[in-house]
Amino acid sequence: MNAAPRERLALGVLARLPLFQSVSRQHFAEVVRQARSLHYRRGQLVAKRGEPVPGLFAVAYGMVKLELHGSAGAERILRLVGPSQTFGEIALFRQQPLLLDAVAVVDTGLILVPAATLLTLIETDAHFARGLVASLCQRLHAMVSDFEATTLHGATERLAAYLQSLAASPEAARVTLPAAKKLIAARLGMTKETFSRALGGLARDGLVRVAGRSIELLDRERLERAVRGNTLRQP
Amino acid sequence: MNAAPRERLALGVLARLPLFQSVSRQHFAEVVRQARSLHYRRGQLVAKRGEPVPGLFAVAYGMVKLELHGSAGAERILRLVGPSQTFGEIALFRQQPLLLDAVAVVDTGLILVPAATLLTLIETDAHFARGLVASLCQRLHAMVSDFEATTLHGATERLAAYLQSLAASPEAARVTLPAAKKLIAARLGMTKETFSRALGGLARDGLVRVAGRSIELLDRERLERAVRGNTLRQP
DNA sequence: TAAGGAATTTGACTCATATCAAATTCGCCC
DNA sequence: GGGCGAATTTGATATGAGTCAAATTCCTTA
Repeated sequence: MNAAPRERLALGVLARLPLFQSVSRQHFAEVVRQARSLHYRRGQLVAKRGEPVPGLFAVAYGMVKLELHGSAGAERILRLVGPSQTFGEIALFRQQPLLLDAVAVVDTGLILVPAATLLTLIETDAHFARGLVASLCQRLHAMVSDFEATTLHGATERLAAYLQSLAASPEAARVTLPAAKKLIAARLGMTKETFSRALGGLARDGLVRVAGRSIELLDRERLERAVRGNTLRQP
Repeated sequence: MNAAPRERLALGVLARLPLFQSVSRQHFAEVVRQARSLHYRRGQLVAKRGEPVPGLFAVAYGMVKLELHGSAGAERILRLVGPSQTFGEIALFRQQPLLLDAVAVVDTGLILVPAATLLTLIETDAHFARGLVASLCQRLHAMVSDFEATTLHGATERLAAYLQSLAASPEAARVTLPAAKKLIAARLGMTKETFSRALGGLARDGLVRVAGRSIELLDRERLERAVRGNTLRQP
C-alpha cells in the first residue's frame, strides 16, 4: 500500500510530459514501473557537479535550480525547473562531467526515470526516439535564445522579455514570479540589485505595477518595445 | 560523369561523421544518395534568420560562422563550423524560427542531407536515433560549457581556455587560430580590441609567443592557471 | 614589387553592471 | 502580535569591457 500511490503519482506526472505523448501504452507502463519517486528538502542537493546523473528527472511538485559556478563564488542559474518540467536529459549520454549543481529550492518531489530505461526505449520505440530528439532540439533552441539574450541584450531588456514570457496569453495582465526575486535575477544573469533597479525602472515608467511577486503588466505594447529597444533607441 | 564524383565527396565527408558511425551500410548508402553538394563563396549566406533550414549541413571544406544578432548591430558568433563538422541539427524539428545567420567565412563546400531523410532514418534505424540523441546531448553540453564561460569567466580566462582547447595534446606547444582574430574574438564573446589586449597580456606575461595566427604556448602550466585564476586570485 | 584595403594593435574615454554597505520591508514562528 | 532573520531596496563607488579614433602591419592583387 505504498507502491500503488507512488505509481499513480509517477503516472500522473509522466503522462503529462510531451516526451511520452507518442509512446505506446505498453512501453509507457514499463517506464512508469521503473520510475522512482524521490523527495528533497529545501536546499538539498539533487545532483552534483562532476558526478553521474542516474537518469531523467521530472518535477512533480516544488522547484529545482540548475546552477553554474564561476571562478569566484559567482553563480548563475541556467534553468529553474518547475512542476511538469524535466531535467537531466543532457546527461543521458554523458561522456563529459556534469557542469552544474541541481538544488531543490523548496521541498520538492521528483520522478526519476533511470537512464537505462530510456536508452532501451529509444531502440524499442521509434516514436519515443523522435519525441526525444524533438525535445532535445527544443531545449537547444531555448538555450540559444537564452544565450543570445544574455550576451546581446541589456538587463532591462532581458527582464521585460522574461515578464512577457511569463504571461500565458497576450492579454493576461497579471503574472506571478515563480520564485524569489534573487533567484529570478540569477536566472536572468544579473545580480539582485540590478534586478531590483531594472524592475523599479519599468514601474517608474508605468509599464508595470509591482506588488511583491505579483506583477501587473500595464502596457504590453511598450513592454514589447522595451524587449527590443535597447538602452539606445533611435528616435 | 558529374554525379559520381559528387557522391564520392559526400561519401567521404559523411562517412567521417560520428553521427553515421553506427548506421547500417544500406541506410548510409541511401543517405549519401539523397545528399546534395553545395558551394558558397566567401561572405555568402547559407541560411538566414527566420527562414526554414532544409536539413543537416556538413562542411566538406572551408568554414561557416553561425552568428547571432543583437538589438544594435552587435554580433556574436555562436559557433565556427569547420571541415567534418555539422550544423543545422537544431532546426530538424523546428517549431521556432531560426535564430541565427549562417555565413560562409571563406569559399566553402557543404553536403546537405535533407531533413526528411533524417526523420525517416530515425524511425528506420534505431542505431542512428541513438547516435543522433548522443550528438545532440554533446552539442547541448558544449553549449552549457560556452554559456558558463561567457557568463562567469573573464575575457582573458576565456581566451586562455580557448588556446588550451586548440592544442590537440597536452604537450603540443604550437597552435594555429582557425580563422581571423576578429572572428575568434566574436566567437569568444569579446571585441577584436579586447581580444588583442588579452592576447597581448598573455604574451607580455610570457605565457605565449604570438606570430600572426600561429601561437606558441610557452607555459601550459600557468596558462592552465589563467583559465581558472580569475582577475581576482586569492593568495 | 608597389598600391590599396583589410586586419590588427594601441590609446583615451565611457558606460552598464557588479560590489559594497546600509536601510527597509516582508514572512513566519513562537 | 511582536520579534528575527531573510529578502529586497537604495545609495555610493569601482571596474571590466565596449566604443571611438588613429596608427601600423599584413596580405593580396595588379
